[in-house]
Amino acid sequence: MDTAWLGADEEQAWRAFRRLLIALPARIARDLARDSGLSAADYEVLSTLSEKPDRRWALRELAAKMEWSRSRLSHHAARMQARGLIDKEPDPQDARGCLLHLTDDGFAVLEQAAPHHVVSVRSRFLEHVSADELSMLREISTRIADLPD
Amino acid sequence: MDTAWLGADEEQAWRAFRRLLIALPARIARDLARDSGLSAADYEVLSTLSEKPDRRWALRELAAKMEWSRSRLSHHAARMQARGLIDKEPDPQDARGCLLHLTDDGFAVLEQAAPHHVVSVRSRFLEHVSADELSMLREISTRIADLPD
DNA sequence: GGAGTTTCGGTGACGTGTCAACAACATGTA
DNA sequence: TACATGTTGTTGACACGTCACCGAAACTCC
Repeated sequence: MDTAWLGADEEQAWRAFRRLLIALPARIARDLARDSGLSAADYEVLSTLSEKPDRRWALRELAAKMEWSRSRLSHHAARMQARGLIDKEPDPQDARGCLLHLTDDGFAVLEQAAPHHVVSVRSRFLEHVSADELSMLREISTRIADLPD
Repeated sequence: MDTAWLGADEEQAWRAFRRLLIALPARIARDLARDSGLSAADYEVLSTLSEKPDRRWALRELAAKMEWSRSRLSHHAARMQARGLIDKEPDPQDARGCLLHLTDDGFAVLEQAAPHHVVSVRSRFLEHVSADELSMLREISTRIADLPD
């Protein structure tokens, strides 16, 4: 239907790109689940938490950093807490808030997962893109993602 | 190079590209829901069904064409049938199968949705990519998506 | 023809993400 | 101080996708 309104080149490029938008994240997520029992969302939470020296982050700040809704992170943090990957603590700066804290178990899982994940990203994506293509991809990605919502 | 880790260039490019992988489909899906009350999945089913002259497609064939699981399409088709967008008919060729049929209502919804969707894809994506970049994107996308699963 | 295998669509359970609503708390203003 | 307004995290309802599994039908090979 949209064929009538897009040129043939645009149509084919959009179809191919849309296929990549679906297939690439799915493949990497499948590798991650198989290798480490983590979802892509789990991995993002764990790796972002690990960036802070004390492995602690206020929920609202973590949500903003990952561009998640607070609701989504609240749901997901509850599930990750039940699995022992993270803890919840009251925020001493703000009685409404809470701090999410990467547990030792969570950190261990992340350390086990990371090298496999890197191999996955390499074999599924980076190995098949030249340095020039990669820098072009980065530029285009930033340009489009930075557009207003 | 130590393939267990990412270099700085790779890291930044992967971060930027991953941000696009999340943001672009989300924005286009939001436009579609706002303009036409359809999800991206709805639109894909409707537009693929409309490609056949009789607007009919066996469930397994439609699932294969869209690279969906049969289970996913079965669930989704049930919801779309409840909304009157599609019908289900027994397959005369195979008593196990069923045909999905785009209703007149479904076709009308698709015809209303299509132009808005094209505007969305243009304004969110195509307008911000040159012809050279687009053809490179298409080539890279095809190369990576065509890799074995 | 008949036994074993494969493929078909459907189902229930589960994890997930969105949305609207909420209570608790913080902040700004008079 | 007191009141209005905004923010924080949580919750419940719902839509969605995956997985394991099922019965029915088709296919294979003897």
